[in-house]
Amino acid sequence: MTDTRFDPSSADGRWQRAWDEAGTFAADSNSDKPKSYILEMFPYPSGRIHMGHVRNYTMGDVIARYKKMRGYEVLHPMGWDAFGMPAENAAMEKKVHPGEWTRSNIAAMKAQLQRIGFALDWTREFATCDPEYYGHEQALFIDLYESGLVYRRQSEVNWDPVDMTVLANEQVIDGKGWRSGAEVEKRKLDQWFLKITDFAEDLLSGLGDLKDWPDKVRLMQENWIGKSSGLEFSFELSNGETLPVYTTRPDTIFGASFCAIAADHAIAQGLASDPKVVAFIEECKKGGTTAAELETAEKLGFDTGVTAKHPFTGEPIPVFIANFVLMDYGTGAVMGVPGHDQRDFEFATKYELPIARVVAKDASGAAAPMGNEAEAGDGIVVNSDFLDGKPVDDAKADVIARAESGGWGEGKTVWRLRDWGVSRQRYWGTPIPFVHCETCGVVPVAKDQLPVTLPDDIDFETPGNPLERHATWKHCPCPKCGKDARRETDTLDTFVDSSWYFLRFASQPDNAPFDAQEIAKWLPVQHYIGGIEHAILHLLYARFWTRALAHIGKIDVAEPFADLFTQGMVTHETYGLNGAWLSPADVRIEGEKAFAVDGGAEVERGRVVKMSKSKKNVVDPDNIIDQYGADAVRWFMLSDSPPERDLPWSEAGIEGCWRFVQRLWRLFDVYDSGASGEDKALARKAHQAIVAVAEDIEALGFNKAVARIYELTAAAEKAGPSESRNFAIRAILHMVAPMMPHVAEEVHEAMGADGLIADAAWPQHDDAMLVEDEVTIAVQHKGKLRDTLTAPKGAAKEDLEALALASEKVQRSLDGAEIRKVIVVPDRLVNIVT
RNA sequence: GCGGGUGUGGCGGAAUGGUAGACGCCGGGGACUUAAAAUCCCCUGAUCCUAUAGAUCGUGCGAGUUCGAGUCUCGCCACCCGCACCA
Repeated sequence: MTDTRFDPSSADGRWQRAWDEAGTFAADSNSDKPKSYILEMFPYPSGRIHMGHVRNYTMGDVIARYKKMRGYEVLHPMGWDAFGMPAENAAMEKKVHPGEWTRSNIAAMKAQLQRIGFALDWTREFATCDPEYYGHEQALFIDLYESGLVYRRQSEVNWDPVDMTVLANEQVIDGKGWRSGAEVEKRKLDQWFLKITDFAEDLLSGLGDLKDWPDKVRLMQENWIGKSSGLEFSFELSNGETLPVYTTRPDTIFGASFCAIAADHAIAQGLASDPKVVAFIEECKKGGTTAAELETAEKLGFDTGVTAKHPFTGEPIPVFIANFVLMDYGTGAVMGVPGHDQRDFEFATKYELPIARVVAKDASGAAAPMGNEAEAGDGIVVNSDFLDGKPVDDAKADVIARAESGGWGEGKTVWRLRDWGVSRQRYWGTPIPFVHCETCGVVPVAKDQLPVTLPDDIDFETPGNPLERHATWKHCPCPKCGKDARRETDTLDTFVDSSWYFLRFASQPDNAPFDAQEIAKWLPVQHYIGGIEHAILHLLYARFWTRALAHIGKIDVAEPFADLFTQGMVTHETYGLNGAWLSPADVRIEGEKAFAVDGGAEVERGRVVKMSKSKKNVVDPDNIIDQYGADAVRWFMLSDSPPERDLPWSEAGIEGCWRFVQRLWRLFDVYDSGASGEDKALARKAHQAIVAVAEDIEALGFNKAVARIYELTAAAEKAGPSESRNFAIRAILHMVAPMMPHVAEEVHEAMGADGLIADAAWPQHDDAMLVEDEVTIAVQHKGKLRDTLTAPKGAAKEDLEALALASEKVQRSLDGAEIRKVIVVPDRLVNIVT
């Protein structure tokens, strides 16, 4: 018996050390057990763990610990996505080396994660900025180069002329560099690309097999890959040139009343001797790219005076330069069919071009007037010569067939997906392992010379890429001819680092990136958990790398992540005072109102939004753990909100979790190892909970599992001593062990049980105990509940009906009315229809 | 504009077409205590009411299917997210 309280400040650390010393969570790839690889998206070492991390890793941790209890050999690793721009920004602002900054952040965040008691195999930890890791990445990059999946070409970048650096699109704000504020220029640079488009079809069709991915993510990837099929064909122009266009609606070709080309199309550029053309092209470039601007942007065109000859009718149609045509999709030119494309409709309306109907609901609709918008839907082709009367799909096939046999066009599939540009003109990334030689050209670094490491003595005082500026680093002999040559100074996009890290976790030999046979033991990842913000890029790139590596025979894995789960954000109320934000720590809540701790002024309670530094609505996990310990925070992360939805943090909520931690501790008080006798109702509840909680955890329905554990706990507390109650208490303890492992170990030990509960098996249930022998029957009349009655399970329909009609309440409701029908659902209800 | 999602008490949320609101939080009342903390017990959707009983309403709105709809169908509304002049 005890009257003490559970003290996480001593217990948490004690159990964490116990797991560590026993190597409880080290994954053994040689184990005979079935394998389960549980992975959460590894963090960027920004400096502090935030609540979003805690939620993410708690979910993964519960699954990992649960799987272990279920007899799996579990791989649950952790590492650091350690390259990236924030480290360079810190170097510039705080004058620290990016490596030092990153290393100290990793140390701090690792300590934070360890305080939460995650069941991680730290022996496999690495950071992507470890030369060992990025050296293997360089080797893989060279392998991909040698199999033709890497190439170089000129590509446009956003160039900040003041910082002398390349900017990502999101660093360009209103056409200006985010840091310097300078007008951003477009520059053409030789850049490295990965041929992801080679796998477009496969990446798309592979989505169909990812049954355990959210539909939303699959759809987003599908749209991103953007497959469309149609006809590419050429118009003959009046100036003797030809104009290739691409259309997904060849069936509407008889409705074409103009052609439109992009401002940077070669034909438009060719007309640049005309100052009016130059002025118009300039005008097109000015248009903003924000959603709102595009929405309202007017369709603008410039009639070039050139005409195109319609391939079937031979009629001349005008060629415009237009601001709504994109150079980098299709051929940068389109045929305009105003009747059946909304953009073309707006354009034709503005420039008074003919709007013909070539598709109608049925063949009799040929003469129906057009409305005030384009009709983009299906139908029957009309006013189109030999296509008349054909359904749209047949007409498409017909036109493509004629174009192909006539030699003026061909059916073509066009993808939105572009090849992946991986060059970054930055320091803090994986050096691209190539050398530029005047004689030999671009030459890969010899594998035995890897890794190509980053120099440490760098200077962030002057703008530009530090690798480019470094006194000696880029000078090296050519690996092929030995003459003086120049090292590549671009580094790889950090998305490359995160495209194969899950392979390195599963297998990390010294002399190779990974071992295919080890990989085969663990992959695919059984549960991959992370934020929805990675729905497209990271997940697509990781799928691509997996395919590319399989393609060159390095691994035999089709898809890296069998089951993907995207968790919601952790949110918090916001507090505003005089136009500034206040942090929750500086606010006192009294009933409906909130006041500033400092000065006492009333504070406006704002919306509940994602925790962010800018809104100051952040709660630091470390402070919470200091106050309540790891288990309360973990329990909070799992309670209440379904994991895919946002979780609103609240002081009251964590208090409630803390109370429950103590309730669990006190269960030990009522555990009486000498008690005997059966409490069938409680035993039944316990057996039912064992099954239900397991199902909930497997479906990631943690909030439901939590509710069931609360219910059983309340029942066990109320019950008198019995062996059944002891069973229930042991069951509770084992069921919460994956969620609140510290208090579970503590109680487990206090009850005198052997070993660690972390090593224990999931409690056994008895099927016979799942079945109730009495059920509650609802009795309805006129669609409303009139009475409930208790009946033995499996009672005959007639008996239930008789029982229902015997009810006084039912009789009162019936009030002598004639019974037309009685519906009896066994073990559930009786519905009387009058 | 296109695509997707969500809508249930004061709040977070439960609910194989079958007792709506499990469980948690907040709130109210009480016990224990010199007092507090901690803990325990009871109440807690709304309205009506002759008030330990009973009735009516109630899952964004409007229809429909059904003996029975939060759940299925159709039509709206609101909010959130993603993509975006992709031909």
